[in-house]
Amino acid sequence: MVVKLNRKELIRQTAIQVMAEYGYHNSTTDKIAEEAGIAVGTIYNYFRNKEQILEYIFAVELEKRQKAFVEQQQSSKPVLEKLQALLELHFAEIANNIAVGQILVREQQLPGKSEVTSISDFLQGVPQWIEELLNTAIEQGEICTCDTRIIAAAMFGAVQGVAAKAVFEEDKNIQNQILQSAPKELIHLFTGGISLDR
Amino acid sequence: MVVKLNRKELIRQTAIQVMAEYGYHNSTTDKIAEEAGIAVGTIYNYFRNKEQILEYIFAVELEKRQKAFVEQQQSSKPVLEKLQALLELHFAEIANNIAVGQILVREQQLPGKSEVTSISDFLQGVPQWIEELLNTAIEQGEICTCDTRIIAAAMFGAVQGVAAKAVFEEDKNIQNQILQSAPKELIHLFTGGISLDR
Amino acid sequence: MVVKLNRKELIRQTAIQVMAEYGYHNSTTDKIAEEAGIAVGTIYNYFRNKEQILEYIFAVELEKRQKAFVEQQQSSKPVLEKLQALLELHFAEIANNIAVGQILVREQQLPGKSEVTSISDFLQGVPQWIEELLNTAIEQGEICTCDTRIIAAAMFGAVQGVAAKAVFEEDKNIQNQILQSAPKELIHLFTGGISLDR
Amino acid sequence: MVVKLNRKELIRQTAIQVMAEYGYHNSTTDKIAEEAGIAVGTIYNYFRNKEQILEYIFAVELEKRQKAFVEQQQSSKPVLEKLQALLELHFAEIANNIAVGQILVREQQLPGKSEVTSISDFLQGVPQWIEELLNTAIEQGEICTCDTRIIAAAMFGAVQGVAAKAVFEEDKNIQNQILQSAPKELIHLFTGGISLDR
DNA sequence: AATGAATGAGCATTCATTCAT
DNA sequence: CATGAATGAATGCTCATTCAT
Repeated sequence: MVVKLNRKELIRQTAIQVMAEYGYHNSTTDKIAEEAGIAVGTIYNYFRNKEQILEYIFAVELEKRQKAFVEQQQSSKPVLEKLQALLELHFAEIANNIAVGQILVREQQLPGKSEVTSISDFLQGVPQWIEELLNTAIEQGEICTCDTRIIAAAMFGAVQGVAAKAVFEEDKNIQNQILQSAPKELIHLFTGGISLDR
Repeated sequence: MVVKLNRKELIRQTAIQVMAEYGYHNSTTDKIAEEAGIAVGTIYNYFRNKEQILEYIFAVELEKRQKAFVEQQQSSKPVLEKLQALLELHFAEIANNIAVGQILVREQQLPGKSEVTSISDFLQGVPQWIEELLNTAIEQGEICTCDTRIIAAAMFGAVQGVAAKAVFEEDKNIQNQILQSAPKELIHLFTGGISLDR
Repeated sequence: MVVKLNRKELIRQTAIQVMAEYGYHNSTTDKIAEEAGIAVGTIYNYFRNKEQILEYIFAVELEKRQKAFVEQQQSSKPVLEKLQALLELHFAEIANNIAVGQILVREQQLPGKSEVTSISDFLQGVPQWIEELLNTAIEQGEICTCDTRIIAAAMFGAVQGVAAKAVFEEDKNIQNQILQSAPKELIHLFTGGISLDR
Repeated sequence: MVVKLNRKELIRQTAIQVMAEYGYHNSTTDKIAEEAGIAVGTIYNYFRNKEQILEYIFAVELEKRQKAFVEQQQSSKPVLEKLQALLELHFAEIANNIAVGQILVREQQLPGKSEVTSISDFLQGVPQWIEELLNTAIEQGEICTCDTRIIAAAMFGAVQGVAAKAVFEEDKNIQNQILQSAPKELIHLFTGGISLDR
């Protein structure tokens, strides 16, 4: 079954491939249009400018995670299980589209001080969800008290670090292995650290 | 006492400020020259091209860490203490120059597939040092066995995450606080995780 | 009747004027664009780079001569008549566009060791045509044997020399006179030299 | 015996090599200085600017020819013998320094409309000497009447053409052969043309 | 005279964006 | 909506020339 993509979706998916390969700054609108088999002008019927394409890419990914986050928040699981569920979703999504993972991991550079909000939403918002989760966990006596602001930043960074390790791994087998074991390894690290005496 | 900087050092320090503010891609050689109070051409007496300035910035920072890493490796401390010493150096350096921290944290994007080796040395090499430390620690029975490849990537990411949190924190007090407590918090997380029952 | 030139042709003709006036190296793409009444960027929609404009100028002129050369080769005239026909075409073309003549005569300097093939095709290829003609003529007993390699080079140089004399002559009347009599004078020189006793 | 060159001569000879290899426009003063083993600044103690180096190169070559021309003029030889003597000198000089030949042949492009007089002296003056010789020859009944202006331009061009053929010939044996036979071949061509019935 | 670091005007080229068709 | 030729501001880099030492 061939799914006919609407134009905006076609552009998003093409841009992901192109930007993953060349990076945002080395990706031209001409290249994206060419790869998508459309005219440059068409891009501008769906996006105000090049930046907004990246914005949209992040927005879509962010929304997936947000939806999952809200779902998890509504459940009554222990916090760490919620976190694990989110990590599983995250790495599954990346496994499903390595290119999008490369973008999430590399395009830290907010282009200018512009209207690209979903990138900063991602880079700053996601840690805040984690912080929120951690605070709840502390309240509920699930975890020890700690500087949740820092720990949340560390956890987010750790996730990004493992994702980066995976998406830039050239050996596809190793890549898959990392992506599969990442959630458990991370939860393990977060939970009990690496000490012998746990 | 005014320290007369040699040109290359002047350019490096100016570029750090400019690139931290605008990002590598939005920093022009003209802007760097202007800020440094020199002519554009002078930059090219010391750097082959713009990319090489960023390369040099990373190289200098990398060397500081490498020197510290080698020193620590030669000592007989427990691995986790070595790691803590390195984190302390890292965050102290960042505290000393926030701008350089912003660059280390944001410029993940290797410009092109070019000769910028010290950026990839930093992004790939540093995790390998950590991996090396972890492997030694496992051999010496200091920590539990784990997938050091993944855990090293996670740790490096965590450090970058906390650094990012700090360097983009606008409140200088909070920033300092994060930078000061970062090493201990991270070691704490790495060591015992966040579980209650540690 | 205003002939609407397509862009590539417009650029070629404008570049001929500009390069004839300033020389290739002192002609800027900005100047060419300005004179053509288009934007610089437009040039690059039709030419890969500045060099390729010159390349194209030579290619067009070369093709005219080549076409004529092939036509002449197919006829059964004596070689010297073929040569004269070619000279007549050549000088008529120059008379028709002095600027192009200036370029053909002055831009001996292949810009770099680059892809500019039609310049060397012109500077090396045309003498080879002449050599070919001479060899045929010798075979057919039309002319005496001689070192055709050298004589061809000399003849090509002589043509270039007379063309140079004409195109840089400021007096338009004299210029026209030279261009008109050039073919016959050259053929005369080539045929019988300047001796009294011919 | 090592001849210690004075600075100006050193620069001239180095510039000949560099400009022959890269062409005037692609030869940098830095490169010339480096090859000469001196500082860039030193060049400017002997030449007002880069252009003046080329000017001087032509001036030196021009003077050699001029001296020979004057000498020949003072003799009572038939004009064609004078011409042959001059051609022999010319090609001998080129054989002696191929690089200088390449420059004489390629740098037709007067850099700007500047003070470089010896290039135009060479390109316009030498044909005038020839014209002068031809006029004398006609007066003395040595040669037939002809448009000496055109024939002189043609002869000069022929000489340049053969020189070009020689100096860009890669096979050194062929090169030498051309340079040796050039004067006679040219005189032969000029005298009797290439007709059978001479 | 010799040096060579510093200069900065100058230029080729790119590429996001527009808009007439 | 789709197109893609045209645009031109922006920018990295070069290199002839200067001048303090």
